[in-house]
Amino acid sequence: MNLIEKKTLSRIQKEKRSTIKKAALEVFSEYGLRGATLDKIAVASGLTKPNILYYYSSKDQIYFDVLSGLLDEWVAPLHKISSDGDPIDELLGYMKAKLKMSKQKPQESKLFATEILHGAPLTQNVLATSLKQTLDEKVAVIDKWIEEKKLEYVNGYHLFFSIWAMTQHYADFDIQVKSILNQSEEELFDDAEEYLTSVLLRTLSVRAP
Amino acid sequence: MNLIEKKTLSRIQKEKRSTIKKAALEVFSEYGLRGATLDKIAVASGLTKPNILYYYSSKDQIYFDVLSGLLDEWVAPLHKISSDGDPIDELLGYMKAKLKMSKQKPQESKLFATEILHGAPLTQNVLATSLKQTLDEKVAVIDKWIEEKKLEYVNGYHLFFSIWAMTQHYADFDIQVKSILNQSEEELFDDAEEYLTSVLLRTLSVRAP
DNA sequence: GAATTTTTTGACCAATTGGACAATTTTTCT
DNA sequence: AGAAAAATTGTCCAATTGGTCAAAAAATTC
Repeated sequence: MNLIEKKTLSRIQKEKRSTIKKAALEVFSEYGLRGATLDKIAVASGLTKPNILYYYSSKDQIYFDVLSGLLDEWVAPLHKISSDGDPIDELLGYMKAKLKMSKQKPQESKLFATEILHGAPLTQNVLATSLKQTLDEKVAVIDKWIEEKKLEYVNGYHLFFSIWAMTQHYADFDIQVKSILNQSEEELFDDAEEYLTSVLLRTLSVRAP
Repeated sequence: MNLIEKKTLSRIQKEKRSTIKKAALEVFSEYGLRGATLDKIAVASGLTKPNILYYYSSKDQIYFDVLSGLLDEWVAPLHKISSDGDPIDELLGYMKAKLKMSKQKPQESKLFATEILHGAPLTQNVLATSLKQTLDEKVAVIDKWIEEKKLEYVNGYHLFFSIWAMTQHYADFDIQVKSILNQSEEELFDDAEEYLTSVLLRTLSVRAP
């Protein structure tokens, strides 16, 4: 049977593909695309190498499937920013959602980080089209809020870059952070949220003229 | 001759090692430790593979030498923060120095990023000892400044994390940034500096009680 | 429950990779 | 210039890697 042409996957196919993707995420996020090997994915998934290749035609295919399966989820919080809400609340909420993802999905964060760091061979297209378009819209919302004096002036694009950078830093560079702060994960992220909240509040709050 | 035991390297040795390190930086920063190959480094350096192995005993040795050669330079700006200076000036200066490094040495930034991202196999020790110690000192300076009402209260550690994150983001994720902003490198970094300056000013400036 | 399809696996292969080594060339020293 | 030391390279090797394939095992269908 040709897995590519068939539209409805059987129970076994769904399960095994899911198992493989989960194991692949572990391995890819730790070693990157090139550092990951099919053997490592095989061990992590408890399957044999040829069995993995029965469900995916190549290592690159697995990587592609894992990455594209996560893309939507990764950009989702951005879509939730509503132009109708309170500007500060919306942006604080966005930051908190991103920080929560860093805490709960560090592997996914590292996967995207290495992907982009090494030239975004697979996602460059998405970045330049769909992500850019969404971000353009949200920056327009921010500009509108600034116009309405609901936010202090900021460069919207760089505001988003800095939110991404600051929140993802806790996932991507967790080793560095944890070797400097000897705290529990809970304390660390609580402090991070408090810090980032105050930075955003001070940056965005409208000042008296 | 044993390259390890001899203390003074000849002219040729210095030159070739430097050539190799330069090429290795290119390759390692683009592909990571595991993705980089001796063949790629050989091509990039214009030397043959056995010739490279005449100067370095292994690929890992090259990586180690490149990385440790850059460590001091990388942490240097932190040491320049003076407790005698004006707090805002010192911290703005630090941010600008880090941003400048992102602009002028993106390869180095990416090298450290992948190293830490993949578990800091080589630098974890340095991070947990020398970097931590330096950072502890600088955070103490910040706490003192806060005590003296020269800075608004901030969590010093997270302040540094966020400066690292925001500035290095422009080097490490340059592909993402550039696929969203269609600007020249000059414009981009000018805007980034302006944005980061305003964020830090708003975050750190003491407010009227 | 026999036939058919799907799934699993052991054995294998070719390409790439890090690295060894002996032979040759170049440089240095006297 | 000639000897000694250093530098360079072509050739080779063993391990790892992504991937193939035919045969066996398991699941599904009739």
